[in-house]
Amino acid sequence: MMITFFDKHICNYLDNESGYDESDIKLIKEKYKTEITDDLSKGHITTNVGLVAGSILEENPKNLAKNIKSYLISLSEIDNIEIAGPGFLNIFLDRSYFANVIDDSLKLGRDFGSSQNGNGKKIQIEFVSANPTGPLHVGHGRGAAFGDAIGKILQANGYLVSKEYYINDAGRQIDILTVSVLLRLYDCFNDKEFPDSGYKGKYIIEIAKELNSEKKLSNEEIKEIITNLPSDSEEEIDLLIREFKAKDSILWSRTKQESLKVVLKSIKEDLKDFKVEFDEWYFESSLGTLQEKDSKISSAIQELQKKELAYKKNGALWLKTNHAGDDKDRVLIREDGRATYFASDVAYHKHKVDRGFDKLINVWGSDHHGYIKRIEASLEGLGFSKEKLFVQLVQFANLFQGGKRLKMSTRSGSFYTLKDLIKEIGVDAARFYYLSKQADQHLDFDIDLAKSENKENLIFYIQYAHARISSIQSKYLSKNKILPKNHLSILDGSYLACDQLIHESSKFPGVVQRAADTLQPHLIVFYLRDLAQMLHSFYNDHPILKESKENQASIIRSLSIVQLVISNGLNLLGIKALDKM
RNA sequence: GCGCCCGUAGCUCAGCUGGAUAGAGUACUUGGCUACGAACCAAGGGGUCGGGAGUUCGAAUCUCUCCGGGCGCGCCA
Repeated sequence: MMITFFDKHICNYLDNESGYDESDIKLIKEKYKTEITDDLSKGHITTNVGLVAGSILEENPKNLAKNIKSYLISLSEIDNIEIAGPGFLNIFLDRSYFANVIDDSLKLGRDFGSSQNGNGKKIQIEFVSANPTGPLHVGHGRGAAFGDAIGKILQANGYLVSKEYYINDAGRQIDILTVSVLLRLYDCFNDKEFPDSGYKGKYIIEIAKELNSEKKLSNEEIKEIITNLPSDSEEEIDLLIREFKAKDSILWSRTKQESLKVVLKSIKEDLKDFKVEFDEWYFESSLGTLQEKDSKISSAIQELQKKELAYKKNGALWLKTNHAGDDKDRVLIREDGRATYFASDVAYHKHKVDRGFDKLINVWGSDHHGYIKRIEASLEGLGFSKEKLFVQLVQFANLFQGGKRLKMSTRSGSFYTLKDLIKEIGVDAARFYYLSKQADQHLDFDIDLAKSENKENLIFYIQYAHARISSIQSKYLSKNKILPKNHLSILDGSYLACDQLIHESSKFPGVVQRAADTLQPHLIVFYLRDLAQMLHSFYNDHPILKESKENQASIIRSLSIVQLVISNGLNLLGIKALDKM
């Protein structure tokens, strides 16, 4: 790639020709940037090395730029260098090197945009990890699309990625699920009598039907249980759990198992339909219990105790997290001896590190941001660097339809499911819009927009660009046997109209790189929009098939790069490019 | 009260590891099909980048402060 080529020469100049202090050179090298220009009027490649050096050495940047220019100008790769603005060096490539982009990218094909910068480092991405207590809703969809996309992007950058779903199958949520299903199994009261603390969604009724269990309790016994419940919903649900467990423990555990199985199956199906695949499904229950001496959860806690980071207070076991910037210490084991969710999570994260990942990425709903510090504290407490963990927060998505915001309530069971969304607008549009904004910002998801067929709908606009290229290729093929193998009129500079398209396409690997470094798939979205815009504009202005044979070949080859970039770019977002629409 | 995120054109948003005139879409006013997909393209007006201060040759971008909005602060998960 030309940028690294020039960086090498610039560093060469700094080291051997400039006569600057070694420490200054080091600073300059750290700070300066070489980039592809946003516009051909600024040449092909630009660097601010003169400006950076000027500020560090307190000298006139333009003079420094001139020196560097005279060093570089003799390179055969360079046609011209302009010193512009306050001291930028704008490099105009020799035509044949500029045209190289075409051969290079087309040769790489599907690999164009990929790199080995990740160097095979092992990264684990944990995402979705929704409680297996009901179907995935549109909020989970955003995390799913995001986690999957950064997985693909990191993979394309040479990382070894493992995608994992953590299943909270051990906590109280599952008990609540079980109670809810059991109540529906004993279908002897109406909806209004259904306890507030249970899950009311229709899917609970479905599970109860599928269970087909023998009922051991009489309707009277059930009625007795649900009358005179405490008014506090927490106490209510706890009481229900105790009652059901006590009255029929076999039915309880069977129902629990079956409910989990059914819910998990539907979650897996939804994700599969959404084209999100996981390498690992990690059960919280596999961490074991506190009663087992050498379970993962026990040994994690023992280690923290040994290091005197966990201490007893008021009958509970607390973890010191203050040192890591958390505002207070956190409970690991409750007064009544049960472990908290946090304790499981500590053990889980310890096990993640133990599995040898170089980097852990957690994709969490932004409502969990208060949780980050304590997990970091626990990792440090266990002797790991907190830098190993990166938590990417994902904000909620608000759905809009007909200009109105769709209200969602998980409690009452009336929510827009991911399945519904996919049915409504399709997988590709859904993934695209989830990814069209930075993850940690609120997203207004307009269902009508995602279905519309005009340029306001970006996914449509981008796909249209791809389809147009496919279409012109087949027109070309109807008169020619194969797609062109060369682009002579671009090479000799007699046809320049495609330059901007080629130039823009050449930015793609850099965009992918930045998307990986910053974990921001939306950079790809906006880049593709700009590229598509350029394509449409070109297409509109140039009657391609009326051009000379040489020009046609050059154009078709240039468009093929654009097509390749759109296809590869969408692919990184988990979307398939269309040849027809 | 403390913590995190956000505030850019009327509206929806890019741009934020500091860089060359702040960009799209939409809306509004216009123009372009006897051309390969007009599902498109082009032109025009529209901005104290929430306010203020600081760092810098240079700030939408970094720091501080204030204002406004969202979220989180459990021996819940």
